[in-house]
Amino acid sequence: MQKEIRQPVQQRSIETKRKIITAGYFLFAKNGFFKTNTAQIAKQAQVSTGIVYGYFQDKKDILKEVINEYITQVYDPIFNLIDNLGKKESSLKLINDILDLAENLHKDSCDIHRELNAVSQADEEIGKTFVDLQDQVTLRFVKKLEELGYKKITNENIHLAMNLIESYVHEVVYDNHSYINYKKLREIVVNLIYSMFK
Amino acid sequence: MQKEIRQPVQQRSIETKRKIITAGYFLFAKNGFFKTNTAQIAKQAQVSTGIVYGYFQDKKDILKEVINEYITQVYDPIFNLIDNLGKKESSLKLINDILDLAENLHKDSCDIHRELNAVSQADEEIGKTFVDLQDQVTLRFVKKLEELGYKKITNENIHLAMNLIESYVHEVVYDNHSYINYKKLREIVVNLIYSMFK
Amino acid sequence: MQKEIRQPVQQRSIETKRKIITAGYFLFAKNGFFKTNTAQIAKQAQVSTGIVYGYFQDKKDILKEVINEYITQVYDPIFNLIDNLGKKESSLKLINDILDLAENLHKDSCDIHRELNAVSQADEEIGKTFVDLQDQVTLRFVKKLEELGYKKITNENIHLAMNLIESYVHEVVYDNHSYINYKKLREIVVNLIYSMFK
Amino acid sequence: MQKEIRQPVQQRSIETKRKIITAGYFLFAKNGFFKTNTAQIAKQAQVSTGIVYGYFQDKKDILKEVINEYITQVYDPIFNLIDNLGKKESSLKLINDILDLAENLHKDSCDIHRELNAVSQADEEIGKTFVDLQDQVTLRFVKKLEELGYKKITNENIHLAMNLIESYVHEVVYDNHSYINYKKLREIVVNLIYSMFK
DNA sequence: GATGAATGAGGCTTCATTCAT
DNA sequence: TATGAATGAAGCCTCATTCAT
Repeated sequence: MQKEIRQPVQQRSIETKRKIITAGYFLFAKNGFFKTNTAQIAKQAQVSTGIVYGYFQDKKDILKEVINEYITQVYDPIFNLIDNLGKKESSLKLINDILDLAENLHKDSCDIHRELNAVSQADEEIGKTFVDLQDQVTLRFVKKLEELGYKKITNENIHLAMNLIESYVHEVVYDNHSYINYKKLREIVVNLIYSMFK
Repeated sequence: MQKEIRQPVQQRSIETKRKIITAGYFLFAKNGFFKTNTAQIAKQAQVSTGIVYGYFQDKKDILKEVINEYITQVYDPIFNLIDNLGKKESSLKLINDILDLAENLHKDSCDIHRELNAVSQADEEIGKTFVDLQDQVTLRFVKKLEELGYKKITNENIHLAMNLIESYVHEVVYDNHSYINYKKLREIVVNLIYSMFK
Repeated sequence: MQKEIRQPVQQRSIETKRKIITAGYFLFAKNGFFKTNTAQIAKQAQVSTGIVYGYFQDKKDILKEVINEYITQVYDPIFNLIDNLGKKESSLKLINDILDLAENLHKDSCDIHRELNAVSQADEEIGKTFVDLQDQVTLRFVKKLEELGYKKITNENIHLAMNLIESYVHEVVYDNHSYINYKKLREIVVNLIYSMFK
Repeated sequence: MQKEIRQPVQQRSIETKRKIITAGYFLFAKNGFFKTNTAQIAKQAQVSTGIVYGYFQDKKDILKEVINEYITQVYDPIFNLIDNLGKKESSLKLINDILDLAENLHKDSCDIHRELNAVSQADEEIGKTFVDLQDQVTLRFVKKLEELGYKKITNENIHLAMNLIESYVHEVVYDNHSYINYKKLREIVVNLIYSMFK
C-alpha cells in the first residue's frame, strides 16, 4: 500500500514543498547528503519534521527533487543555449560563450554538483540520471552543431571538449591550485577546442 | 586520554590490519563509505568487530588507511614513471606510455577513486590530501619534463593534459557512454596532447 | 554543532521528561549510575530509547537532572527550615526539629544520596556540586543562627554538628549496626550538639 | 566448572599478583572502579592483559583483593593500636594519638576509601565487608576500653566518636571547605570526645 | 606461566519515519 | 494540512574475557 504523497496544487503547498527542496539543496551542498538529517532540513525550511513526509516519500525523494532543481538551474540553460545556437557566430565566439555560461552556472552550483556526483556512487539510480544528462548534452550538441554545418563534429570530440571546459571551470570555481593561472588556462582550453574542430 | 592503538609488528597483527584495510577498500569502493558499516567491514575481513578498533581509532581512520593504500597502488607507480622518464623516448611514445599506465591503474581502482573523491566533499582533511596529491603529480611532471628538455612545459599545459588523460581513462573504465568509441577517443587525446607541446 | 535538545513547554513534554528523570532517580538509587543503562531507564520510564535523547544530551545529563531533583527534594526543605528559623524556639527544640527533618528527608533519599556521593568520585563536576551544597547549608546555618543571637556559632561548630546529625540519620536509615540503639544514639547526639553551643 | 586460578607460591608469581593489586589500587583510587578497565590495570602493572585472569577470577576479584590490601594498610594499624592500648595514657593523650593515626592513615588512602565506599553501593557483598570492618573497630574499641577501665564506654559513644574523628580527618585530607580552620576543628573534636567519656 | 591478539555481547547514541493531537 | 513528540532499528564503539602461540 503506497503512502499518500501530496501532489501540491494550492499555492501554499507549492511553497512549502519548494522551501523543503531549497533547504535540501542548501544543506546537501554544504554538508553532503549523508551528513544532513531530515530534522535539519525541516528546520532550515522552517517547517515541522512531520510535514516533510507529506510531500516526500522519504529522504532520498528529497534528493531526487534537489537533483531536478539542479537540472533546472544548470542544465536547462545549457539546453537553451544549444537550442538557440545560430550559425552566425564564429567558432571562437561560440567556444567563449559556452565557457562563459559554464563558468557562471558552475559558480552557483559547484558544491551541489560535487555532492550529487558523490551520491551517484552510492546510488545507481541517481548515477544513471547524471550519466543520462551528460549524454543528452553531448548528443544534442552534436546534433545541433552538425545541423549548423560545423566540421568534425563527432561524439568523441564533443565529449572531450566538454571535459576540457569542465576542467577549466572547475579550476576557476574551486581555486585549488595556486600554481595555475586561470587566464592562461582558459586561453589554452579555447585554443585546444578550436583546434579540434578546425 | 588517547585510546591505545596497536602498531602491529608481529606478522599476525600486520596481516589482520591488512585484512581490515583490504575489506574497507573493497566495501568503500563498492557501496561507499557512508553505506558501509563496521560490522560489514569486520565480516568481510573475517575478524571480529572488536579487533577493528584495536588497529583503528575509528571508522574514519580506516578510510584514511584505505586512502594510503590507494595512494600506494595508484600514485606510487605514477611517481615512479615520472622519476624514470628518459629523454630517449619520442613524445608520442611517452604520451602513449602514460595513457597505458593510467588505464591500467584506473582499471583496478576506479570505484575507490570515485568514492574517495566523493568523501573529500564531506571531509576537508581528506579533500586536502587529494588536492595535494594531484599537485604533486602535476608539479613533478613539470619539473621532470623541463629537465628533459621538452618544450612548452607549463603548469597549465600539464594540468590540462592530465585532465584529458583522466577523461579518456574514465570512459574506458566506466563504459558509460555507448556512443563513444574508445579507440577514436584515445587517438584524439593523444593528438591533442601532442599538439599542446609541439 | 550542538544537538537540539527539547526544552519542554507542552504538558506532554514536561511529563515525558519528568518520567525519565524519575526513572533515572529510581534506577540510579537502586543499582547505581554505572550499572544502569539507557535502555533500562527508557523502559522504566515507559518511553522509547530514542526520546531520552530528545530531552537529555547524554546519560550523564540525566544524572545532572536527577541531582537537581534530589536537591529540590532534600536541600530545598533544609534551606526552607533555615530561612524560617525563629528565636522563639529553645535550643533543644531546634536541634530536635532539625534531626526530625533530616531523618525524614533521608528516609526517602538515602540510596540516591549514597549513589550520587559515589559518582562524585568519578566526576569532578558533580563532586563540586555536592561540596557547594554542603557549603551553602553550613554557611546559611551559621549566618541565620548568628542573626538569631545564638552563641558560639562558628563554621567549625556547625560543620561538626551537621556531621553528627548525618551520622545519626545514617544509622537510622541504613540500620547497619545491630549493636546500636537509635534512641540512645539520638540522645547522645542531641546532648553533644547542645553542649557545643552552650 | 570453576576456572583454575593460580594460588601463587613462587616468589615471581607472588610479585606479579602484587603488581596487579597495586595497579588496581592506584587506578581505582584515581579513576574509580567503573572507569578503570582491565587493560589499564595490566598496563599499569606492566603485565599482559591475559595473565590478569591467571591470578584473578574476574575484574571484581581484583577489587576484592584491593579491598584486602586497603584493610591491611588502614585497618590493621587501627587494630594494632587498639590491641596495644595501655591504661597509662591520659584520655586526652589517647584521643590525640588516635587522631594522629587516623590522619596519617587517611592521607595515604582517602581516594581509595571513597571509591571503595562508592562501590559498596553497587555491590552488596563489598558493602557488607565494609560495614563489618567498622563494626569490628567499634566493638574492639569498646571491649578494650572497657577492659582498661574507661568510663561511659558504650557502643553508641564509640560509634559517634569515630564518626567525629572521620569528619575531622576528612576535612584535613580533602581540604574542601576553605572556611574551615583545621586547628580549631581538631580542638573542638578533641573536646567533644573528651566530654563524651568524662 | 606469559603474551597480546581476538572475540562478541552490550552500551550509548542517532535518525528516518510515524502518529497523536 | 501541520506539528513535533515518539518510535525503534541500527550504527559506532568499548571492554571483560578467552585463546592461540
